[in-house]
Amino acid sequence: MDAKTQTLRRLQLTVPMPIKMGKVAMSPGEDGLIGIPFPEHSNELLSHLNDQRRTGLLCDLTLTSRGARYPTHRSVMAAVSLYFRRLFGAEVGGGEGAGGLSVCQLDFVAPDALDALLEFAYTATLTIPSSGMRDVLQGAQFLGIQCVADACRDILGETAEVVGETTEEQKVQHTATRRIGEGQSSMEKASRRKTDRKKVKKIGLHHNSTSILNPLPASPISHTSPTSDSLRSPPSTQPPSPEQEELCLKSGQNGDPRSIREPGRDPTLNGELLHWLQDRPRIAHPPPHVPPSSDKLSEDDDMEGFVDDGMLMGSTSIPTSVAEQGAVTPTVGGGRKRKSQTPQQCPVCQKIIHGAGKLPRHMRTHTGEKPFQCSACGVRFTRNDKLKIHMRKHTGERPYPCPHCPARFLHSYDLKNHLSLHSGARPFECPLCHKAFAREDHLQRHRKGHSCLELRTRRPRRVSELVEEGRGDVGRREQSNPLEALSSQAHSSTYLCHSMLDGGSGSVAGPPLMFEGDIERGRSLALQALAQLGHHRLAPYPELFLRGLELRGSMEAEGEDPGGTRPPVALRNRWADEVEEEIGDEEVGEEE
DNA sequence: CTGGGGAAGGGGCCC
DNA sequence: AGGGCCCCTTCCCCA
Repeated sequence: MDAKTQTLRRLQLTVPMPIKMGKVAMSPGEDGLIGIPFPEHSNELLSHLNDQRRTGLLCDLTLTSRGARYPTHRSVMAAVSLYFRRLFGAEVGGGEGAGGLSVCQLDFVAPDALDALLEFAYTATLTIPSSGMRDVLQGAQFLGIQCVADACRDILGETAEVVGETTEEQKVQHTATRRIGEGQSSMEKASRRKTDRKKVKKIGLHHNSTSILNPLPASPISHTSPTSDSLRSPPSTQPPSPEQEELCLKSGQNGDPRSIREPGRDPTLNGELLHWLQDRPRIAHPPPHVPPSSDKLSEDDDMEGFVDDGMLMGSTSIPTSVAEQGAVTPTVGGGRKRKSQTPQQCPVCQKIIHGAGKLPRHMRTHTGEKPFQCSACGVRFTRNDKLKIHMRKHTGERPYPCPHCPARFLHSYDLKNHLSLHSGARPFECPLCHKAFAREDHLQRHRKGHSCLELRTRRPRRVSELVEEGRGDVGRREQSNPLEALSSQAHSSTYLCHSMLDGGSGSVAGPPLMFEGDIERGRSLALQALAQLGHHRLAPYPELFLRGLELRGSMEAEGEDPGGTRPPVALRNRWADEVEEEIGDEEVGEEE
């Protein structure tokens, strides 16, 4: 099993599905492996590790500084410190020589500074008196804890000259060499090995040629780097200020030698997402069936088709961003040259994210990071624009006044909703009970519920009627997407499911949907359409959803779409049209 | 159940 | 390319 697969396995939870994983045509994130993020995991993990550190449990490394002793964990130190990463990484590469190491003397780091750095390592919070800032900066530089060093520099008003890895690595390398020369501990003796030193040298060269040139975009994703997010504070601790976090954001990836780390030997605790992202270009293979017009994959329908086209989570075909597929040929091997492309595919949920720089923002929805904190009430947000809007609550700013009344609103869309009250417009009508709503989401809520089942006194109307009568946004949307029209009919899912899927003939209250003789025909078409619907589209309609799942599986088992190469949108639209026609024909007959 | 407010997340535009 | 800003949709919560 390669590192990529291992990473995937760590990232994803294999959920038993009615349709087995063997169905290679299953789309990632839908029928195969499902990535279920546990945003609190990192916090809990870190909290437990900190508890272990405090109680000395499982501590396999003791750091000493001028007489003070700090029990700690090698894995944590390797995760947070470039110095230890190099030290241990070299040993790992050369065997299990580090097993017996237990004490590392760090007299060149002031005890208070070392204590603060350890606290940072285990809580993601750096607590230091301003007087000790320089010691911490020095210690962070020595130990290769880049984001701390940057933060200290920023506070001290120093510019981080070429904070690149060159500077830090040279320092770290120099430090390690110096320590080795001093022969102060068995650990350093272990790292004195020729191969280790070679490795350190190689690391530096490699970095100079790659990572510096292609840093990851500064984003909260970088929080998952060993020196920042993976070590975020547990909920009980004081979170770092937004300023600190922003500093870490901009520097979190610095000093990280991931580019040369051996697969499967990643010493970080839980920076899997980032590593996975970074590793992708190295291990990415072209997906089996990448539609040439992949730049149009923004639409959900297209996305469905895309994922249907052989993108299999957990297989060797790692989901690659669409742009990468089309425009970027990742340099295999040492090249981690990967700049953010647009659109990009989320490695967790496989969603295509449009817009430059939007993927990090999206990733925060998985990591649960909320780097932007309100200075007034402490509430944290994933996005600064949300924080900005939130601040209006404190400032009292309500920039969207209603022209018809004194009401003012925080959001433009609130005003929009409000205006519909004045106009009395209720453009969103339930196709079943004809109840009209001013807001689309209210109509959706109404449709998802069963609030109007009892009011069902007449047949569901044909799509064309819905389109004409709705004539609001809904109408346009449904017209633009026949599937939506079909889906809207799913509000009367009892009708569809009972009448079509089960071949029922109006057993439900109300007039029959079809004539008996045509039930099978309509049923067949409806089944086909359902089977092609994206599962999320059917999610609001559990009955349809389950049926669609079942049908999809059976159809694929029957080889109707063995390669997943069908044109999903066109075909589905056609089927939806056919279903609509069928229903329309039935109604004509009924009316006659 | 409905109306309304607000939060969350995505996309477009622009710098 | 990254990020800020804005708009939009969807969802949740509460009265």
